[in-house]
Order: sequence, then structure tokens, then C-alpha cells
Amino acid sequence: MGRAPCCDKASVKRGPWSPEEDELLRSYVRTHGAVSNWIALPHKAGVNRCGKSCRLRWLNYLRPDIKHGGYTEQEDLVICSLYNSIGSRWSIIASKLPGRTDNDVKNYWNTKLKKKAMAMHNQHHYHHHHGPGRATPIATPPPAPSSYMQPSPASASSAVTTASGDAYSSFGATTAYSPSNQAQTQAHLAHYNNVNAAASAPLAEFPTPAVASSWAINMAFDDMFLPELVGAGEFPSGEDLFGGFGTLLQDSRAPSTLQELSACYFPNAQAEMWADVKPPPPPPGAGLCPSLT
DNA sequence: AAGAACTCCAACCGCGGGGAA
DNA sequence: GTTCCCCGCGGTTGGAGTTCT
Repeated sequence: MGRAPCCDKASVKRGPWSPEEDELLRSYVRTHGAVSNWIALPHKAGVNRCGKSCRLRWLNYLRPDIKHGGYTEQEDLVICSLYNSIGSRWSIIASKLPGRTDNDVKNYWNTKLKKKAMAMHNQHHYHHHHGPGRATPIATPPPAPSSYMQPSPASASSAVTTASGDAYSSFGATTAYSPSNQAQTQAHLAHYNNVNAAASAPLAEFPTPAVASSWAINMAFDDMFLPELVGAGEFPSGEDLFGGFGTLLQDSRAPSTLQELSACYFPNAQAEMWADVKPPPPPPGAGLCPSLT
């Protein structure tokens, strides 16, 4: 026994919306404010459409704050990282991108971003298997700011620790930070600091969006841990955006969450972007990016 | 120039969750 | 506790537009 249809599909119009229909819906919402009953709306607004269709049209197209197209590299990163972290929870991902809708983000991912990620994944694999001498050149990542790389005593991951080439697996290297690789990490840090000391530009506390973007472009997408790249149907509970970091998240001492991690990568993002990703209260002195605070 | 192939995205569909009765 | 109804979500589709051959 199936579910009763929400409306009489035979008697309502379907397909693309006309400007007149858009205006009817827009003016109704403008007059009456937030819609409490979408099923009743078509009759009240004089639109011969299914209520669900009206809701979708409003949410995805007519809302005044909607942005279409023109995704920035920062938004790409947010989408990739959140997709990696939580999967195809488009409404949640879209909620972190002001002006974007779940449908828009989903379409963007399916039509463009996924291909971009796959292309970079393939490029990385070629580079990995054939060596740098034969590989399609992958641009050298820009220097990572030392503050990125400072491991936290209480919690850290390769996402913010290692500074080697693999360290550019910043969105999901699979090896978590551990005390045993701290020395190596510090060596990498020193290397990066030296490199940057030699450079004219001093290390910024965070990369500018442009630097962050190019950095993201150059990072190993292999390490982004995209589920389709690793053949994972579901995300194991211990795996998340930052690879083995998930296990750290399960550690009650570890205060870090996507919010905090994201804040490391997108320091200029609006605070409310991450507002509903609540970290557990950090113990004193603990934190993923203590040097950044 | 024309048809095929591909890309993009608005819209549809069915399902699950949650609140009200 | 159960049923009903609506909302919101994620997956999928259809078709317009664009690029390729």
C-alpha cells in the first residue's frame, strides 16, 4: 500500500515555472511571510502547482538571498571537506555556504567538483606511481604557515602536523599525528620555516584565500579520502574528513571538530558558518590549533 | 551545417522523521 | 501507543544549452 500523493498530479501544472507563477509565489511569500503550510499555499496563492513544487521553487530559486554559480575555491574546499566528512548530507553542507542551496551544491558536486577531485586524484596517482621525474608536473605547494603545522599536545592529526609533501594531504591524510612522528614533524616545520625565511614574504598566520586556494588545488586529492575514491560505501565511524582524525575525535580529550579544523583552514570564514558544529568543551590547554588562538 | 554527444541544472519523486491529533 | 499529515531530504530525471565530430 503506497503513500497517498500529496496532490492530484493530473490537475496541477508541472515542469518549468513561468515568470507569472514565480511572481505569484513571490508576492504571496512577501505578503504573508514564512510559509507554515506549503500544501495549502498553492490554493491561497493562486498557483496551480503542487505544494512541494512551490516549496522547492521558493527554496531553490526565488529566495532573495540565493546565489547561483560562481563558486569560489574556498567554497569548493568546504564542499569537498564536508562531503568527505559527512557524505552526501547536502542540506548540512549547504547550510555552511551562505546563499547556497542543497540542490545547488548537490548539482555542483555531481557535475563539476567531483570530476575536478577525480582528475586531481588521477594526477596524484600518476605522480605517485611514476615518480616526479615522469609525472605530469604537480605544482609545488605554497609554503605552509608554521602555525598550521604545530601539533597540539592533546590532539592533532596529519591534517595539521606534517609538513612534508604528504603533509599536503591536509584534508585527510590517513596517518594521525603521534608523538613518535613529532620529531619528524618538527623537522618539517623547521624546513618550512627556513624556506619561508628565505622567501621575501613573511609567513602569514594563515594563507590568504588565494594562497589557500592554490594550496588546496595542489594538495593530494588522494588524501581527501573521497569515498568513491576508496570504494567505501559508508564512512566508518572512525574515519572522517581528516582521515584517522576520527579516532581522535572519539577521544574525549580531543576537542577538535570540523568546526575547529575548518576554522584553521578558513580563518576568514564567517563564524556563523560553523555555528552549529559544536565542539565538545576543550580542556584547558588543549586544542587542535593552539598556536592559532 | 547538422546531428551526436555531452554538460548542466531545475524539477520531480519517494521516503523517513517528527509533530499533532 | 498509533495513525495521519506535512516537511525536508537525497537520489534521479528530463530537457535546454553547448560542444564536438
